[in-house]
Amino acid sequence: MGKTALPHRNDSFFESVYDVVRLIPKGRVTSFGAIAAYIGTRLSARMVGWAMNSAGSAFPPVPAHRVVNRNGMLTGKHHFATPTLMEDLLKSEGVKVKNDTVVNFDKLFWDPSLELEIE
DNA sequence: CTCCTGACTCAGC
DNA sequence: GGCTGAGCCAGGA
Repeated sequence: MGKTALPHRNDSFFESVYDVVRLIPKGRVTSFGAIAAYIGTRLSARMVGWAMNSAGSAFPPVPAHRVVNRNGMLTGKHHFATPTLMEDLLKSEGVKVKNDTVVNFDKLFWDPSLELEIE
C-alpha cells in the first residue's frame, strides 16, 4: 500500500508525464526516455517533451528543469522564460550544470521505474 | 484536410 | 567515433 502508485492510465498522456515529473525529488534529474518508458511510450520520447511544452499551462507547475535529454544536456532550456532559468534552477537545487549539461548526471539520474518501483 | 515542426532516441554508416 | 536518417504522436498553420 503506501507506495505512491502512479496511475499509468491517466485521462491524458500529458498528465501522466506531469505526475512523474512532479515526483522528481529536488536535486535529481531524469530523462525524457525514462519518463516515456515509465509511461510506456519509449518510442515517443518526443511527446514527453511536447507535453512539457503544455506543462507551462499545467498546474501545479511542472519542474521541467529537472527533465533533460539522455545525455543530461539541458536541451529545453531555451523553452523556459529565460535560457538560463533552467540551469539556474538546477544549480539552486544543488545540481551542477556545466556547458548546458548536468554534471554527475548518471548519479543524479532519477528513474521513476526504479524509484517508484511500479510496473 | 494536408503538411510540417518539435524539449528525443536508436540504428546505421 | 561522430554524424545522419528514420520513427514516434500530437498540435498548429
